[in-house]
Amino acid sequence: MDSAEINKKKGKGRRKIEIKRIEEEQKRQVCFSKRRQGLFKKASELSTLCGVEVAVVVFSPAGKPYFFGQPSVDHVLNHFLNVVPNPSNQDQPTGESFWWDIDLHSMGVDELKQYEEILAKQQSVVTEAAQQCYLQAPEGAAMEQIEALPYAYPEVGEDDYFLCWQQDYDCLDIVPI
Amino acid sequence: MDSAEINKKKGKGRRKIEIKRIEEEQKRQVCFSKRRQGLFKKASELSTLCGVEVAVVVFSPAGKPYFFGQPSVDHVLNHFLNVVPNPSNQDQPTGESFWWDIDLHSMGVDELKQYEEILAKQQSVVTEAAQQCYLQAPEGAAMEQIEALPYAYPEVGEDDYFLCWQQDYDCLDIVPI
DNA sequence: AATTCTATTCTTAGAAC
DNA sequence: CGTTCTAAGAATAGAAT
Repeated sequence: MDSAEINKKKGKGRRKIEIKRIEEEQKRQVCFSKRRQGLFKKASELSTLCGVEVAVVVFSPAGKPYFFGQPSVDHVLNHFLNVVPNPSNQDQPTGESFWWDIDLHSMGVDELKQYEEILAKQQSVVTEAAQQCYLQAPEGAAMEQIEALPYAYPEVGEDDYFLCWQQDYDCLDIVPI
Repeated sequence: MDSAEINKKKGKGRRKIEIKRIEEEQKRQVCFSKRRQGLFKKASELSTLCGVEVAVVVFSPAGKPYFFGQPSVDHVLNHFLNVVPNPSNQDQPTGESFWWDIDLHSMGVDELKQYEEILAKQQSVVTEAAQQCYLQAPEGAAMEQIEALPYAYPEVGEDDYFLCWQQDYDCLDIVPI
């Protein structure tokens, strides 16, 4: 009996699995570990091959965040500037005054830690806004497909779009213009 | 000659490729389209199989955003609250006053569109912070591996961590506590 | 820009450490 | 938690639509 046969008897080799929640904790953990790596690798390859920016955030079952991102790192602080709308300018009719004028150098550990929480929450915002898009973007075209495919319509594929508060649904949405 | 042989002559079938930027535009576009779908599918499967939150953001070469996210959508607006530090409370010594008290209902299209840009920029923030972590987390352990593997150490794998301004490097970093 | 077809390459389930 | 081994299963390059 050669090694291939032995391995076969031992049960090695990939088995087809259904894409649904893995209930056994140990098994789920191993799967998470492997597939998270696979996802990051795919993201990295996409970024390198096509020269595009990619960000992936995964929260483990324990809430532990795993990140992957690829634009080259230049000056992160610049990205903190002119990002958040300034409420003290609300009197002014223009909606163009955005800012994020925070001095990271002067912040203590506690404040910096809160910034870390901000990032995590911002991720949730984007994640859920995207999910909202995923649910509402199809324009009623193929709701059956949405139910059939867990990842159907995950994209914002319109030429232009904007964030919009959908009063009918009491939720935020990304809709094409 | 059977169809398999014909296909072989035609050049069908996957070829091994080097993971580096694809220069031919047409080819790169096709690769982007296919691999983006693959990435979203992998993200979806990871989320379903392991019951975890996953967010993926890809900016196409033209700057068009493609999103995928999977926590179930509840109330996105809640995630906008208590997220950003309030500068008008800077006098107060506590660093705990965070807010994001913006009334989306009262905003016009232009302002909402700016919000859309905020989300995109926030993505860059997380992306680059994560990248910073990727570059600095290894604690000098295996810099060779980082150079060898394009996706080495993409994770924030410590038990706890915080955002920190690294004066020596003049950049933001995520470091374990 | 997205899809189809298919041979080939790549990923990963299961078992064990 | 992470990794290793290996074969079965899945993803995809290239060409064409």
